[in-house]
Amino acid sequence: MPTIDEMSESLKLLSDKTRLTIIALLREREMCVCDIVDLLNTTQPNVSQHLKKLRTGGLINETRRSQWIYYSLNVDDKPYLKPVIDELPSMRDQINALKSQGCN
Amino acid sequence: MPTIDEMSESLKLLSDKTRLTIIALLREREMCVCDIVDLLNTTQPNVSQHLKKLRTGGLINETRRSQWIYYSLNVDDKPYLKPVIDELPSMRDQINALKSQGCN
DNA sequence: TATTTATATAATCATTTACTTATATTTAAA
DNA sequence: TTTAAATATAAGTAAATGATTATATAAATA
Repeated sequence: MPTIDEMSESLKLLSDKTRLTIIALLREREMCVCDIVDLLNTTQPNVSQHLKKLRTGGLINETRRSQWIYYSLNVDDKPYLKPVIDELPSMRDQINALKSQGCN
Repeated sequence: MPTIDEMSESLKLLSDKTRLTIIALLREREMCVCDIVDLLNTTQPNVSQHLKKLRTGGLINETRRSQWIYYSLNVDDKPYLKPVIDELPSMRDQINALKSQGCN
């Protein structure tokens, strides 16, 4: 049972539009930073900083594969967030439009 | 189906500790401002301003009964928030400790 | 009708936050 | 072993945010 502080911290992470969009993207599949940068309308450092917050807050996992760092959702320990994430609009179309399906 | 913007706005309202505590209180029962002020460790204007945000954001209802204004949860149109609210720690003990059960 | 009680609003301030630009780091490849 | 690509970090800035203090409004009561 999470405390109010823990819950508000998770909710704050989800309350930013950019981060919430990243979560919506990662719901479809894991992604490297450059995928996310391509899909979002912002800069690479901005994405990196948001990913760091999500990672520190425990909402996503990070794993390096050669030069790419892949991020994936990690919310199984916060079941109360599942319906929120499930309700996010689908990003499938945007993801499918990703040139060459994966960074370079 | 809410947009990312709508969802992030609702989540931002829930992401503040004071507001999240107010939501936890209102989950037990409707309350007037002075009840909430008594239960929270902050000032009346601060509570009023948070209530205004929650009201404007559509998460609570307001109804005046003579000199008191009662606030109550209004989240039935956002079912994805229900598990979040259900997960909030119980405030029953604090509410029961409220001197004389209702303001004055 | 003057006073008290409940609540809202306004103004101000300090902190936090998201973003940008510039630079560093790490890995792969030429 | 230099270069390029992917990502992170740092520094700076503007805007948003939460809290406080002071004041206004509205309803009830003396």
